[in-house]
Amino acid sequence: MVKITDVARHAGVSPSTVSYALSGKRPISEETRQRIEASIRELGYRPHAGARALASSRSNVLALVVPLRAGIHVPVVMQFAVSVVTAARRNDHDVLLLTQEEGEEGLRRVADTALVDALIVMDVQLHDARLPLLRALDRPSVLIGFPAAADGLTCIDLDFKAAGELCVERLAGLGHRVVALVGSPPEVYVRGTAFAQRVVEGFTAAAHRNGLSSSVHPCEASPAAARRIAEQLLREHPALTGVVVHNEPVLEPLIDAFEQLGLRVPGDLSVTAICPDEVAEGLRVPVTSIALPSAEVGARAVELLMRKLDGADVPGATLLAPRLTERASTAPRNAP
Amino acid sequence: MVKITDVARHAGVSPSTVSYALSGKRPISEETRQRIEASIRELGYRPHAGARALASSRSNVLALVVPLRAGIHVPVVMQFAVSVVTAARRNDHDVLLLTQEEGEEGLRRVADTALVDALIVMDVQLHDARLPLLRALDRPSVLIGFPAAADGLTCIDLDFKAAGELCVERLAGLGHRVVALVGSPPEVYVRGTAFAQRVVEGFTAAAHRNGLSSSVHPCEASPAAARRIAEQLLREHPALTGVVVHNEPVLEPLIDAFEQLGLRVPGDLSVTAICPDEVAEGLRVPVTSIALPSAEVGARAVELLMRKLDGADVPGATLLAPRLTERASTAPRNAP
DNA sequence: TTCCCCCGTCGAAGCGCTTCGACGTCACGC
DNA sequence: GCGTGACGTCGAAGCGCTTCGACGGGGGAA
Repeated sequence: MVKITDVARHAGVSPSTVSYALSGKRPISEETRQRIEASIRELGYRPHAGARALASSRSNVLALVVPLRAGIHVPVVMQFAVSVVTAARRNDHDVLLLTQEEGEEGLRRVADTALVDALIVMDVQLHDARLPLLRALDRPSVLIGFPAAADGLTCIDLDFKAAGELCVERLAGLGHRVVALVGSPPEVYVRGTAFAQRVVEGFTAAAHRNGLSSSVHPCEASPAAARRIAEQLLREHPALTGVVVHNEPVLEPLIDAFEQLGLRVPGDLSVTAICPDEVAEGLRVPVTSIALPSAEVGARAVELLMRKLDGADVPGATLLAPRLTERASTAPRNAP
Repeated sequence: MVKITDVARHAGVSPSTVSYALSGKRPISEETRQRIEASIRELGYRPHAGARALASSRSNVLALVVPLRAGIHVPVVMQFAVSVVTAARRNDHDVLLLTQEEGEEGLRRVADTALVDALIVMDVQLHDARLPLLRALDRPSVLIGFPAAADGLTCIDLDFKAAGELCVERLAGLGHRVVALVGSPPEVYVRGTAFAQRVVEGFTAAAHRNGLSSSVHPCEASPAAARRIAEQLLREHPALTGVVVHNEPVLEPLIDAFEQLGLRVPGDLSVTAICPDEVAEGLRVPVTSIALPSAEVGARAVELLMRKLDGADVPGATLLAPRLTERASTAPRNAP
């Protein structure tokens, strides 16, 4: 193994000079730097990660905690992980993969052993058991998602309120006057993550702002429940022409139910959804939708962490603007 | 930060004794060990990963290189990654996530900086550019998949030949006498990974062994191609009642085509496939299939690596036995 | 011209751990 | 009864890097 002293000898300088040339933490003359760089290339020198970590108390590794829960859309997680790795590499860091399964103990382990400099935690719950630990840890972290109490934490997520608004704005723009939100299962509003409520807020606010008649309907994640909601909507809101769906598993059965009840999508009914692109695209009628921008979330999360590692202050909350992808499920309202 | 000297002082022993108590590399009296363990708990001691890596030249981290190519089934990759992490943790190791994108440079970097002790490389191609590097690296690796020349490497994968056989055996057991293999696109047999050929070998061997009439049909990954193949099969092999499909994207259109041509699955035609469970389950007619056992591959890959790290010899090739999951697409042949 | 300071470099002191050789003690065999 | 190991523990020497203080030399300000 070639080490820094070998490079130093070869370049005719001291080891510390090589170190400074590499890190840029002290000025080194152009000429000397050139010579050192040449030696490094010639000898094929690579600094030993462990030694570097020990001396500098920086491992240049980030931990990424990925969820395993059922109901998590796997391709989204993967896409996110890849974007984190890519962004980390751009910042000269590597990524250590942890599973939710390891729990708090895993977080504490990698932090306390100084294996990682910072942590990214996905799939944060409203009352996540890891929050106190994350606050107490001596290394920075970024959470994907917003817990109930986010004080002292740095969180990032899609701006679900804006997403709810955007869905409505789109429908309003197409001339729809009566809209409904088919939301997550009731229990999600009670104990899930906060995003469900935020969608409702945005939906309702935008509907009012646009003078639309609107209603909100939590919905179990079953085809039968979808069917029931569809019937109820037609019964109670016969003038309904726009639906926003924030409930992935229900999306397909719901559209099926509407069509069986004689409503064509998008002919009679326009549908927008908040769901992963894969889901929206995989349906018989591809659905106009807003996806969690996983690549952007990953990149931004890493950037936040880098700033924190640099000792900079970062905003506690980062909300990413929703982007709506137009597909086949939306159309202008039929002239009455 | 509490360090080993703190523990030593607290327990009234020397640092080296603490180290030996932890590693078990030298005998320590029961009583002393108890005392040390109590001190560790009381002080909340965690060995510093960097220091440990430097002193022992073992980082206890494995690299996992995941593919990004289009056409890779993401949930399978994820499942695999999770099983690697789980198995690694069981062996007191962590997992560093690398993307294919980083290429050879990435492998070299994590190996040469001693960031990782060993590597797992997914999605190995027949003539993978990384093979020479992997051979030259001073740390052990395990490849998922078999390249053309696997000498000097350790590889693991589903036994695709046995999988081809198993599909045929199953059909033969149900009384089918005329079978066909709808395989991968032609180019895969030329430059892809070796598994496509092995399926053909197994398919053919088992068909002969069972005295079946059989034929093999490479197939482009398009619905049109599927349709063409279906028509061709009916024309050329009117007595056909069993089909093995080794071509994920074609599976659904092929079954559709058969049904449009008047053949019910499984009434008139039994279908078995080699594809991920998610794909097999997601079809209108859930398909009896053999999946790549990703969880098992992950666990076994880690075990192989552990043995290599221990200096033990391991087999160059590990073939995992296929397991066929019975679903709705297979039935006994109709009495003629 | 003199003083000061900054630039570029060096030497040495760790960072926290593992590991090797050494040493005292005790039990056992002859 | 003494030699001989094995056992249990210690001390010290690194592992390869970063970083701090120091120092010589040169340029600008006074």
